[in-house]
Amino acid sequence: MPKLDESPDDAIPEDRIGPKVEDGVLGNLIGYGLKRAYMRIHPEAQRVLAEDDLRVVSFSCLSMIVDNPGIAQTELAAALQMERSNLVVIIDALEERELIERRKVPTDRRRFALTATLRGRHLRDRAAERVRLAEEAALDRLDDDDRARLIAVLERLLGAGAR
Amino acid sequence: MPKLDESPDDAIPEDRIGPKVEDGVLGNLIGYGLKRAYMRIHPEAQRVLAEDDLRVVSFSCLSMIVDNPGIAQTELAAALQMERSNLVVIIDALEERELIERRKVPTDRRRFALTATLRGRHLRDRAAERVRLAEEAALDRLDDDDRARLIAVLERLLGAGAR
DNA sequence: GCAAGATTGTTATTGAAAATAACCGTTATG
DNA sequence: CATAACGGTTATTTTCAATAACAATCTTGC
Repeated sequence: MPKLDESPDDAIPEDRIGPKVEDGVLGNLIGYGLKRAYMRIHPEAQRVLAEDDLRVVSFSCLSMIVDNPGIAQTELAAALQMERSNLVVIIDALEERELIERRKVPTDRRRFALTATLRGRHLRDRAAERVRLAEEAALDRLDDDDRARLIAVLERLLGAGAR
Repeated sequence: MPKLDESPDDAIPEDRIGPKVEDGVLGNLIGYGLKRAYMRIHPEAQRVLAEDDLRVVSFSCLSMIVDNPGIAQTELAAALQMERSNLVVIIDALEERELIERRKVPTDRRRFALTATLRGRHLRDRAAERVRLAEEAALDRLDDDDRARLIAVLERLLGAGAR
């Protein structure tokens, strides 16, 4: 039988003072944690890349092209999981700044072979190092072991087959 | 002295056939891995939540309200790192569906105390379980150890002080 | 006690990014 | 050889985050 003086389930606790907000169920969801972790890093990466007039997405494109010389736009879009139509303006900007080139490929006159220029490769290297440092700072709560663990787990999750 | 028959640094390798795209430098950046991992989970979570006419953000709001009865909109916005102006329409929709309530708080007539209804709490519980299952499926490449490690690292990174 | 400033929820507006559709030239396929 | 599929492009739409301004209320410093 129900207790007397029972409080309804949706009662507001007395101690509801101050901003001690609990994650609760949400905190046990990995997707939530991943997003929060990413949100910690993203603004910092954005900040350091802006010094080179790069956004995260254009840096990603540049970096992919450096590491995959000759890649086609469709391949690049698939690798970065974006629409190839939205890729065009980004490639345009990178080419404008002479960080990459669109080369005609003789065997298939539809596609372009994307390659990075020397400037592009150097900029990528410098920017990547800065991003790495920014990440390190943003993740200063993790010791080296944790960071290594995180990288390893992410690699196992994502590596070997893009899906 | 330079070799004869030297190929320029930006040459396109012969084996550039098939979609074997390499992450390269990008793959060593944690932010990139976090985003990719999140991108693996997000669409699945979106899919299962859509069955209850919820989006990820509205589910997050509902869940937060369930776990923090009496929370104010500004607090909620801060906790979820979004603008309180953008929160309004989401709260409106949840209230419309009678999943939550805006209660007037007598001590401060500016703010509302957000509470979940019984329906809201039940829906949250069901939806959360479905999201959990969807995450498990999306992360099937990780064994239990890896999953535990990932959760633990994320918890250390994010827990104890929102910053 | 009161004026000035800060806070809460709200609306409207803006801006940027992602998704969709259609098109042209080219290549692959039956 | 006709038709379909593909790669790049453009234009358009949809979606989402960010900004500004406002009324009502509360807090503060004097």
